[in-house]
Amino acid sequence: MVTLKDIAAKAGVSMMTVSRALNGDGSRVSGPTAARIRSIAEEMGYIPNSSARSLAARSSRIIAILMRDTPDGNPLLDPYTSAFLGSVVQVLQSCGYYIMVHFVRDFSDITFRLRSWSAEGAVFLGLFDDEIRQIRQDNPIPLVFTDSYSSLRQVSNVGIDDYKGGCLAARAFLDLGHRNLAFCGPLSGKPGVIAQRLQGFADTLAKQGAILPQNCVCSISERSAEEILKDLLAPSALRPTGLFVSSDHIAWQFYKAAGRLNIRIPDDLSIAGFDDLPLGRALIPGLTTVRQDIQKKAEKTCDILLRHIKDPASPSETQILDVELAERDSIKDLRSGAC
Amino acid sequence: MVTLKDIAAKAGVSMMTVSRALNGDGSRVSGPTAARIRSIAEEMGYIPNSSARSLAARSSRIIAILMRDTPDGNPLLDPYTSAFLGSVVQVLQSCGYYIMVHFVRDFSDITFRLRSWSAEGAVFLGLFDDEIRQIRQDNPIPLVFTDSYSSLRQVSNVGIDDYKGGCLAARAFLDLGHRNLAFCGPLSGKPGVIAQRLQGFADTLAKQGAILPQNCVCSISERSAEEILKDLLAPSALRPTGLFVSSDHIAWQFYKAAGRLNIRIPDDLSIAGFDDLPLGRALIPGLTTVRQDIQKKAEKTCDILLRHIKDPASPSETQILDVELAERDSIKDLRSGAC
DNA sequence: CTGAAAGCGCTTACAG
DNA sequence: CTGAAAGCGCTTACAG
Repeated sequence: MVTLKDIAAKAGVSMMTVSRALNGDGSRVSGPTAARIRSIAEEMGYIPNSSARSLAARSSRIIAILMRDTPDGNPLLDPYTSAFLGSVVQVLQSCGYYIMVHFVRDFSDITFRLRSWSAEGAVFLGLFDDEIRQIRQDNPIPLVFTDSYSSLRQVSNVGIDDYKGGCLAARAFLDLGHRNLAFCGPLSGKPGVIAQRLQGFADTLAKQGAILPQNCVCSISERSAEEILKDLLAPSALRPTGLFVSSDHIAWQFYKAAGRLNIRIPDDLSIAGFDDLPLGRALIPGLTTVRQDIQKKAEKTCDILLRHIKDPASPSETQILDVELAERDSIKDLRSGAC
Repeated sequence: MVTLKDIAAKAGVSMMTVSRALNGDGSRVSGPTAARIRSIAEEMGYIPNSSARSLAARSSRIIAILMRDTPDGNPLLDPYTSAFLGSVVQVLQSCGYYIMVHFVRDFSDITFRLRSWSAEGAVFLGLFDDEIRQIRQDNPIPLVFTDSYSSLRQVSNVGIDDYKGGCLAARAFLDLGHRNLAFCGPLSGKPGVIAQRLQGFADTLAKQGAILPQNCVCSISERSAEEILKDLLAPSALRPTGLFVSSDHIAWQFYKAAGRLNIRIPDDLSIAGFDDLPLGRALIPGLTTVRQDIQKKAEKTCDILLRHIKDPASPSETQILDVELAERDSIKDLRSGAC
């Protein structure tokens, strides 16, 4: 293995001169010397030892990406997460950082992994709201959370307007004449993206006098899509005509369940989703859904992180991106006169 | 930051004793001392410095995952890749390794990234066949390639039986009475998974006297699915009734193109895919496809890598996993008498 | 512009 | 079972 020392010996200079020449600190080495050293380094196939540099300089150039470890081995990288991850990795890498990916269980796991490698920054994918205070407190490095609804200030966060997304979904149903509706998502009782989407949906419906009965707000964590569909469509005066689902991924499960139960979409039940993944576009009928720009979210996340690394004193920043409705064919037009 | 030195001072022992106690080298420290040291370390919130350990011990516990950087910003993590990646990361992490993810351009990029962090092993996702010899030669650490068709020996590789997959697709069409067929995939002219799938398909068709004309073997890299469909379905004596596509992801593009062109699947054209992704199951009609077990592939990949890390002398290993047909509804039954 | 010294936090290898 | 010394490959901080 070629080291600075080897190059120094061959060039007849000290290690320090080699270090300076190679690290582009142009102003502190004479031009010709630097050029000579660089050519020797290249010729010898020198590759700097990042561990040594990290140890000596206290700068690892490592950025950690943290995801919740799902103990049940559930979809570790759903389409939404992987699209976001891919973009983030590419941007950060193009800025000269190395990316470590961690599945983490709890707060102490996070601290251990960040500190052990002296990560210079971290991006949190998904829900860490419960522990966000302690994470922030124990890790004095730039951190960017995504989709967080923590009330904590001094935390950088990139998210979308989930509440508005819920409103858009409600309006999509209302505009086509729906009055009795249902909602389904992984309800946890905690504040977060799902709760916001539901809230926006419910508020908009209420304002228009449409109905979202308590028993039509379903948690997919407890029951299967099939069970929920059966309950929802049981004969009743309040039988919903439309169902808003908190993600395209889950909407897909309802499509499949509907197929098995011989329920036609949108004739027997209209559906709207959230995310606008390719998956949703592939469904038939095309899934009407709330679109978020994952690519842009990834770029914003990197922007904020990199700015904080460059200038640790810069204030924490929250960016909430807009959402819009992607209208397709999964909501039936119930207006009289329409067809 | 708490270091071994701090703990040593507090415990009244040398750094070495602390190091041994903490690294579980149980046999070399007296039980009570070790216990006392461990409790002090815990209480002080000690977190080992991985860079320092890596430098001193020449063991980084880092495993690199390498993917091709697509300069055009194409799908960086398609559904297939991300499913595989997620599984690999989880397994390796549960074995105590840290995962670095790299998008790489060429061979020298690979060597640089592996050596700079003293990676103990690497997994290559996708096509690196061209440079596999030089990669292997320059990096004397355990490497596992996936889906490689390099002729090089001494290389560990985990793949699937792509040729058989092509045969299965052909038989699926033949069994339902199809005689004129077409193929589409990202043809590159190089050997690899796509070429094998095509070969198995073509060979099986030829054996049965079915037809796969040269102009019905299409490369999706050059033309859009829509253009290809138009050409394929132009009136002709040899107009194909079935199309085998090299991945579910691309099959989806044909579904969309067919929708725009008012071509009904499978009535106007039957389609078969490859991978068996959730996406394909969501399509209507359900996509008949060749199934590969991505989870198992990921596990095998980790098995081989970890074995080589434990025992560098163990021989390189190639694992070819089986594939099977997932029959759904995208191939029309053309047999006389059937309906 | 260049260099000698000290040190980053840990482990290996050798003594006892 | 325990420890003092040397060193991993690099950079910081101080001299010249």
